[in-house]
Amino acid sequence: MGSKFYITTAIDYSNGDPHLGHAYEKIGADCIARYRRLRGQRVYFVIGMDEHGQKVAQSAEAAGLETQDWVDDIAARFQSAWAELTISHTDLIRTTEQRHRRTVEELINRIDNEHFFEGTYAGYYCIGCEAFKQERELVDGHCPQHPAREIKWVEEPNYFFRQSAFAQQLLDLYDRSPDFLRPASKMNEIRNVVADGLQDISVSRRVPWGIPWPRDPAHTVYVWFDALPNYLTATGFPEAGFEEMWPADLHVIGPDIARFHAALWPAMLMAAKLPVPKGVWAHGWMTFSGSRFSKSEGVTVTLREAIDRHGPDPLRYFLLREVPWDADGNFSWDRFDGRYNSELADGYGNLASRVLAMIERFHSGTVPETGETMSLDTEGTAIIEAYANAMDQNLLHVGGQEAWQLVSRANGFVEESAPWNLAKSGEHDRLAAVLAALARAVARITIMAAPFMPTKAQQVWDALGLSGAASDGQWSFLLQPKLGGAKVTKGEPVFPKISRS
RNA sequence: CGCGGGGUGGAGCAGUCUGGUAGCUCGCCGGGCUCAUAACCCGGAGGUCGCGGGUUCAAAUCCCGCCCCCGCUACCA
Repeated sequence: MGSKFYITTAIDYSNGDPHLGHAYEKIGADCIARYRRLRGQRVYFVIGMDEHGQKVAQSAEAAGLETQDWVDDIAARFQSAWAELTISHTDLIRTTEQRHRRTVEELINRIDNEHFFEGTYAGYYCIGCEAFKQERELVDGHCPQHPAREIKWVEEPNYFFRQSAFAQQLLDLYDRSPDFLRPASKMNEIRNVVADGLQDISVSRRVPWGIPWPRDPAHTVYVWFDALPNYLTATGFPEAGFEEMWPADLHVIGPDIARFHAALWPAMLMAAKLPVPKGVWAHGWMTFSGSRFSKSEGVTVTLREAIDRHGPDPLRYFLLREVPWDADGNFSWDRFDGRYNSELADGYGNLASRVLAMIERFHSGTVPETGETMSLDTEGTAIIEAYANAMDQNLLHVGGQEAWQLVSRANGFVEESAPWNLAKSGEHDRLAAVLAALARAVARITIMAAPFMPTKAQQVWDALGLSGAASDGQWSFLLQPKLGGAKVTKGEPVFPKISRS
C-alpha cells in the first residue's frame, strides 16, 4: 500500500441543488478516503464544480443574476451540503477558478497540434440537454427530454481532438491494467466501445461562458476538455511538485460518464505525455422505489428530507450498505428505517449501551486491565481481516457487512458469558476478562465504522473513555486494542430507536 | 438488430465457474434471558431457484430454445 492516495469525484454541474445521487458519490468517496487515512495513508480527496457551459449562462440569466454570482451561489449550496455530510475533501476545484484555467491552457498547449484539427460540427441541437441529437431521437421535432424547448439546426466550425488515434494505446492500457475501470462489467463495455473504433470528438464551442481556446480565442473549451483536467488542477499542475499527487489513484464517477474517464481522459493525457490515472471506479446507480429518480414524474427525494430522517451519519451508513458500491441499488424509506432500527439502534447502538452499562454497573465504570485473549478477540481479528480485504478493493458495502458481523458476535458473546451471573457468583477475574473483551470489540467496531459514520463513531469512542480520534492512523490500535483503565460514560443512546408506522 | 448484466421463500442478496442436504440479512411466529435503546440469544414457518425441452443415477448449477427487466450503442454531467 503506497503512502499517498489521491481520490476524486466527478465535478458537479452548476445547474441546480445537490441531490441524493450527488451525495451518494461523495459519501462513497469519503468512506474510501477515510479508510485510507485509517490505514495511515496521506490522502488527497478532491471534489469540484463544473461551472461553464451555455446552460449555466442561460440559467443565470433566467434568474436575473450575473453568471459568476449564480455559480458562486450554487457552489455555496453544494459546499454546505458536503459540510453537513462531513465530506472530508482536501480541495474543491471550481472550473471558473484562475488556477483551473491555467491548467487547461497548459494541458492543451502540451498536446501537439497534430492531435487537433478544424472541423465543422452540424446537427440538431437541444439547448436543454446542451447536446446534439440524432434525428431519430427527436419526437415531433422536439427533444424528448425537453419537449417545450426548441430544437435548432446548428452548424459550427470548431476544433476536434483525434481520439481515434489512441484506440490501440487504450487497449494496451486495458490489457496491462485489467482493473483500470471497475467494476469489470463496465470495463468490458468500454473495451468493446474502444475496440469498435473511437470517433474524434469536438472540443471547442463558440459560446462566451468558458475558457478561451489557447490557440484561437474565438472559441471556448468545450465540456470534457474543460471538466476532466480539474483532476490535474488540484495537483498544482503545471507547477513543479504536481507529481506528488499525480497520477490519481482513483477517479470515482457515475456509470454514465465511464467512457469519458476510461477512454477520452487517458487519451488526452497520453497526447499530452502525462501519466494516466491508476484507476476509475464507476459506482452503482440509485433508483427510488424501483423507478429512476425523475423530477417530471415526481419520483424524487430531496437531500434535505433524506438527511432529516435520521441525521447525516445514518444516511451515510444506509446509502453505503444499501446501494452496493459496484452495482445498482434502490432507495426506499421503508428500508432506510428498517436498517436504521435493526443495524444501528438495535445492533451497534444497543451493543454499545449494554457493554457500557455493564462496565459501569459491574466494574465501577472502568474498563478492566487484563491481557487475557478471549474467543471474541480471535473472532474480531478474523473479521478485521475480511473487512480490510473488502475495503482494500473498495467494496464498501461488504466492508460494512463484515464490521457488523462483530456486532453479532459480541452480542452472542454476551449471552454465552452472561456477565450478570458472573457478578452474582463473584467470579471477578472471569467477569473482568469478559468485560474487557467486550470493550475491545466495541472499540474495534467503532474504528471500522468510522469511515462510514465519523461523527457517531467518535461519540462511541468518547463514551468508551478513549482519547484522540477513532479514525486516522488507528489501524494498529484496531489490531491490538488496549483500553484497560479507560473511564466509560454511558450517556444517551447514540441511535435512538424510532417507532415505525 | 448488436454487446453486457440480471430474473432464487414477503423484501434485499449469496450459491451457478469446480452438478449431489437451497444459504444469509430483514420481516413474521414461538421460546429463553434480564446487562441493554420492548433491545439481545435460541428455535420455527415460508421457495415450482423466470418458462419449456435436453444431458445425467442426480441440475439453481451443464446444453438448446423462449419470455421479462436493466445498462451501453458515440460528442447525452
